Amino acid sequence: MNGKADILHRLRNEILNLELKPGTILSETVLSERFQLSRTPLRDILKQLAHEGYIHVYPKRGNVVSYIDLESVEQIIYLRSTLEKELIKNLASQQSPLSIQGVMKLNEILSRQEACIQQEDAHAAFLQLDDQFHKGLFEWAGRGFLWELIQQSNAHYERYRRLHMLQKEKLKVILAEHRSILSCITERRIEPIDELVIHHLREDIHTPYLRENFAEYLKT
Amino acid sequence: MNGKADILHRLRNEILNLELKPGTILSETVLSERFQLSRTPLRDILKQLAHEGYIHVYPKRGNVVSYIDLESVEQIIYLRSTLEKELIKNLASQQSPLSIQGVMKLNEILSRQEACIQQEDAHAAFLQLDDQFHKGLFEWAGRGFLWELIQQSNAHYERYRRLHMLQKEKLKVILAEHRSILSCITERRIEPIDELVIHHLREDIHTPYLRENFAEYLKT
DNA sequence: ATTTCGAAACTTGTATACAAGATTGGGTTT
DNA sequence: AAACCCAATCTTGTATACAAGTTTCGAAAT
Repeated sequence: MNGKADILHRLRNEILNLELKPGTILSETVLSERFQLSRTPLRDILKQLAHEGYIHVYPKRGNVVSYIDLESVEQIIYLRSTLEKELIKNLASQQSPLSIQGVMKLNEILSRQEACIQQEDAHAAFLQLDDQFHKGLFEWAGRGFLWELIQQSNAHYERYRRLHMLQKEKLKVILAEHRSILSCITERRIEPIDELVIHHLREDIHTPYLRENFAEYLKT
Repeated sequence: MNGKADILHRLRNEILNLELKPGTILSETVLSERFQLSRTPLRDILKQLAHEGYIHVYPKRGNVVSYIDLESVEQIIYLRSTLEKELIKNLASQQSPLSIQGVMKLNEILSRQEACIQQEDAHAAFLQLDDQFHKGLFEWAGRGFLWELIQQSNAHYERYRRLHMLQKEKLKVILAEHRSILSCITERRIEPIDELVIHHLREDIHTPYLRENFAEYLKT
């Protein structure tokens, strides 16, 4: 099946992978030939991608894969760190006993991240598990709705993160911080949470790593 | 001019006003006759409204004005209260001196809210100024981006708020709280902010006012 | 009276022709 | 050689015909 949803996912992934690099022109007619679909439904798909920030539409001129906007990345990181430190504190200070399933589910994810670190070439899998961990926290706190809301504006942050995480030594740090966060919840320690979450999400936004190595993908 | 943007705004407003009540069917053909525009661009508009939560699309069956989803309202209120208490604390604890313009702009808004309370029939104006005040806080803290992001998911919260604020005695309380928030910032008092913001945004979500008086507009 | 069936009349979804703005490139003018 | 202009050819935007589900409603069968 070559349904609209599949094509949308496919284009989204190609942009996230950088198979479609920032600046690439996405012409409706070219895409309609590629996917054997007429322009009308393809326009719907492009509208959606534009709404999520994956492409930029120049009226009557064309559609271009958007350049990574570090300003947007910083705003999303602020949003996420603010929200996550709040909801993690909510979990840790919750009166009723914590659900065993919640803890086990997150521990399972962390084990699989551990396994990824051993393997070569498990970067993509590690990042996917990273998302699952954070999504799990949102859902555990009853805030899955807000996770989904943030995902709708993730085109810049997600590409930033993938490039940023190419620095391999970071993976171990991330995993360790995940363990710390989870232990804060289970052991009801509120006090370290703010610093922990801020360090986990905000630490590296200021490093010049991206500007030095991937300037051609960045919005000027 | 009957551009697409105008029609979008118009439909959005009619839904927010409850001129178009939850459950109303929005047929593409009917709308295309009303606005003298063909179905293709109208579909774009409906897609946008659907994305923002104003309408619900039943595939191959039709488009219906969405019922107010109190769950979505609660989630947005949690998001806003969490974010706003953080960014207001950021403003209040900022090292550099506060910009005079920022303070004056917000004070001007509060004066106009004061004026609205005197008049009859200035409900709509009061609510608009309420938005301007909160938007002003976001922008002052350098977070206008996040304000706009939240606005994209405001279909339920905005209708909730308009109905909720019909309780007239609330307006004075709101204005007083706005003044308190602003004074916390200018006088650098961090400590009361959390409670103040939570009270301001979350206080009334639990009251049964809407369920009793406007059950026919609510999602079941 | 009740159920069942099916055609007609709806709905949105897709393909395609045409409109109209934007760009490009070559030939003319200066 | 440089500037200009206009036509050809891109692009997206719009209108419309047609496809394909869904519902409705009445007639026929039980």
